[in-house]
Amino acid sequence: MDNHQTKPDSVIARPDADRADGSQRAIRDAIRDAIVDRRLMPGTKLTESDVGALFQVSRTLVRGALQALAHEGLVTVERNRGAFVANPSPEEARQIFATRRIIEPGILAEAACHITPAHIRQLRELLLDEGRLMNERGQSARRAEIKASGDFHLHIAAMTRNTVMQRFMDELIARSSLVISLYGQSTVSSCGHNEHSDIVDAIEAGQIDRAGRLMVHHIHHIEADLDLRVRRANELRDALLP
Amino acid sequence: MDNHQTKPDSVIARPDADRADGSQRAIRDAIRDAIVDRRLMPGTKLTESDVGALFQVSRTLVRGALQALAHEGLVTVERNRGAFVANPSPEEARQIFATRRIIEPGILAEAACHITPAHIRQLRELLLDEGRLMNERGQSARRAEIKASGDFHLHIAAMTRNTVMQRFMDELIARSSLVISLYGQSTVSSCGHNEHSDIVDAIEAGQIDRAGRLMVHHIHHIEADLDLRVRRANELRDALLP
DNA sequence: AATAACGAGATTGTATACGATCTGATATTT
DNA sequence: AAATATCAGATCGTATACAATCTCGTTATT
Repeated sequence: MDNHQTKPDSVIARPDADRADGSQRAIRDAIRDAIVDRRLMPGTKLTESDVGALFQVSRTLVRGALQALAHEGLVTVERNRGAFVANPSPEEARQIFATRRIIEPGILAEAACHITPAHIRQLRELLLDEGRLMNERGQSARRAEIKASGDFHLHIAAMTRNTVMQRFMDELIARSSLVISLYGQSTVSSCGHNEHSDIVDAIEAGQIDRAGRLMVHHIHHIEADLDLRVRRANELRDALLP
Repeated sequence: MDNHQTKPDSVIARPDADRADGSQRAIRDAIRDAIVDRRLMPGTKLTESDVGALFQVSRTLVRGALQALAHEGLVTVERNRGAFVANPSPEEARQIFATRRIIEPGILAEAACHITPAHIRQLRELLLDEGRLMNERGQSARRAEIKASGDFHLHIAAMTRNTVMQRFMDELIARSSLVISLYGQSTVSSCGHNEHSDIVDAIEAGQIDRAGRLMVHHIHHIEADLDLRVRRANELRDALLP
């Protein structure tokens, strides 16, 4: 059995994550993880009563969680119709990767200022995990691979020690995962790993500009591996109704 | 009388802004505007009942609006204590501007691809308004000036036609306005206008790299004009209590 | 007099209630 | 038979209710 369940917490513990409460946050994180992990297909209706029954809470908390996820772009809410797992359009997918190409090289440069050998070691360990997952087969390994791939980018963002930037990246990586699981062609997916490795090499060698260029190319390759020409079937409703 | 009230809508009408409803959105926008306009001082308690009474709605909608604002970083919510107008620390202020220095040159480059003479004209008009406000005196003119200065950056972001990026910039500009009103020294503030003009000149001349460098310097200057050494008095509570 | 304990009022957290809107199926009409 | 009208069930939007927690002034204690 291939049970690679990644922990529901973020790569770097968020400053407000240690706070008490947790009921609404728990629901939000659970749904987010389910979306990013493809356990909830895009377009799936998220009925408040159902989710509430599942978590044994009232609709009040569920609504809060869904609104928060809508703010992150992982959920779409339509007035008087309810909340659905987001179904990003090809155009939206392009914008997400365009945004990443704009900010990730800058993040790299900023991270380079604060980087230590321990950080490099940390990244290398991540790459090892990624490599292991790549050689495995199965749905679960695929999910874990997508998540691990995103974690690489999040770890670099965390090195900037800039929590504002980190929040943006959290959102971008989560939405990227959603897009990849929507438009990704199951055939190719392993090209990313070597590129990650090359980026770490460049960072370690102090060649920040080169690392930035590699990063831009890498993000380009991720996008190129998608099939953004066709829309998925469950967008039919959106496509036909104005 | 110097009544420069800018419209509560954003620079570019958001795609979801035309949707119906509006009650919760209206509250959120009203509070956001009040915060950015300095009509609500940082640290001010936002009691749900009071806000609800003000808008003649129940606490339910107010809570939703406050949670959304918390997500944007303009409001801080403490469990069992309530919501307060955010009181960004100097460190947070630095992170906000660091983030802007990372992404705004990229935005400029991206915007340059889609730019038209009409856009340039639009920016020049904005600069004229800015100049008018700069020469006026009074609290209201100051507010309008801060807002107009932010609008310049938002307009450039809007030219990218990238709504993901636009949302990030919306948040960054709003938080910047809050920071400026908190830590800004009332003496200097007029230097920004000429820099805006220089940036437009560089864009028009097709010198995108130069425009990007000017933008980075400009953001640096904005940050340099702040006094981030001391914390404001109304942070006393936060400073003393753990 | 300083400090600790207490309690009333205020405020938040969550659940529930109820009217409004949507959805899908059945009945009705042409 | 096709298209429209109608209606019940489900779901959402908002208000209200009640318990848990906090705030802060008052009182009791050392």
